[in-house]
Amino acid sequence: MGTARGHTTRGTYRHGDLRRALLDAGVALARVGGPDAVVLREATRRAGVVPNAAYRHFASRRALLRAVRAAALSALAVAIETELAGMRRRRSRADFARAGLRAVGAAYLRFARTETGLFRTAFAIGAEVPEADQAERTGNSGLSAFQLLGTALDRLVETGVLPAGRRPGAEYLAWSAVHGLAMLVIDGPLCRLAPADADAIGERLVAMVEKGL
Amino acid sequence: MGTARGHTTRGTYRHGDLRRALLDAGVALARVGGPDAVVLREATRRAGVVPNAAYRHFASRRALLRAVRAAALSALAVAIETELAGMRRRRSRADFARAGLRAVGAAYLRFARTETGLFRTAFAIGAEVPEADQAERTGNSGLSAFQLLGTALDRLVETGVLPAGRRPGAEYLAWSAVHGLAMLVIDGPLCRLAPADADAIGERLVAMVEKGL
DNA sequence: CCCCCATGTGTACGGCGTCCATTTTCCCTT
DNA sequence: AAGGGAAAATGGACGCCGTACACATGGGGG
Repeated sequence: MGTARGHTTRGTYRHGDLRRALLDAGVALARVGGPDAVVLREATRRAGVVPNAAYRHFASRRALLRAVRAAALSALAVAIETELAGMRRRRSRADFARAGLRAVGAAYLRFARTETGLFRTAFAIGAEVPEADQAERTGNSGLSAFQLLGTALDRLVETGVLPAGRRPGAEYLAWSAVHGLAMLVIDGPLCRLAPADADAIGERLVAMVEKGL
Repeated sequence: MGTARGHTTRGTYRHGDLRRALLDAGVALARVGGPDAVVLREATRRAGVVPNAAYRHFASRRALLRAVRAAALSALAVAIETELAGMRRRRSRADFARAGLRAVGAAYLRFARTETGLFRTAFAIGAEVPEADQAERTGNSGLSAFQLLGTALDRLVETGVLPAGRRPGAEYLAWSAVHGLAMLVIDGPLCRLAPADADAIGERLVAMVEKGL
């Protein structure tokens, strides 16, 4: 009946890794219902523990939410990395770089559509957002989604597709564009758009970024 | 001692226009704390009424939130209209049209930064968003913010700044770009950006939209 | 004039986040 | 090996929230 790490009996007290269990439960909740669904009591219930036990590992509900948010951000980065890794070879390095940018955009959009709860949790946290006290361990993936986009743009510069020099700032433009589209597709004026149409807009958006730098 | 409409004594029963009072209270709450701060009980408290009274006018807390959201959306539209109305004359009609697009973008960004609570409430409602059952009366402003952007783009086409024909879709691109930037400035990776820097990015973004259509 | 029904009140329930005191169990020290 | 201290979890309580149901009220149409 070993549920978690080690030789303990798991009955009461000494859970094994409650922090992880709570985080996992929180992520599961966020997947289904977005940030508002990350309810401390429910997370503890799923971890098979009394509500207050959570306070040994998270200072508050918001602290748990922050951890879940970090996990969601990491999941997005993984999705992008996976898409990037699955890319087919191209004729030229320039084409490959172009495809890289498209891959990032496509993965971003797909994540927003298929993992809406996590996407909503990753962004749009709460009102008073200055919670990023000290770099909140990402832990899982090495690169953040934002960094991934940056390197995709770097490759476009390296291969001469994009003129150099304007990089600091270009990633903000690209990110804004794709993020905005994702938000609008999820619950904005475009929320009734068919996935195919959204992709079409995404395609034009990428083209716009390539041209307009 | 007449608090509201008419000759009633206002003591108990017959409030005057409770629905409006609740909505105003809700908007006030949203301004300060975003969507999560729109708390039914607090709204009724501010309206000087018992919690359940709200249920005569809103089916649930979420219904109240939807109404507040509509008001926030309308406030955004008003902000854009005001900016548009305050524009100085230009040499050519084409310049005027260009300035119009910039005005829309600038007003959007400024609204997001100065009325963050309302902005957050306007978008990013909740998880299961299909609440737009039947066109939810906007009531206040005639045009929506989205329509305003559309007409700004139309003027660019009319004056020949933008090639015609690609209009259906172009507003999505423009909207995505500015909306994404707003989100990122508010609580994304760019949330530590100085307002001036954000404006600079906005400027480049508009230029990008003009070029890339 | 009187009755009706829209509007607001009262009471109540369960769920939530969080505080405080208490118990249990691991493991480190003597 | 015995024991003690701290970490981890429990137990109970409080106030706030959304919401359901029954009840009171009083203004306006018959």
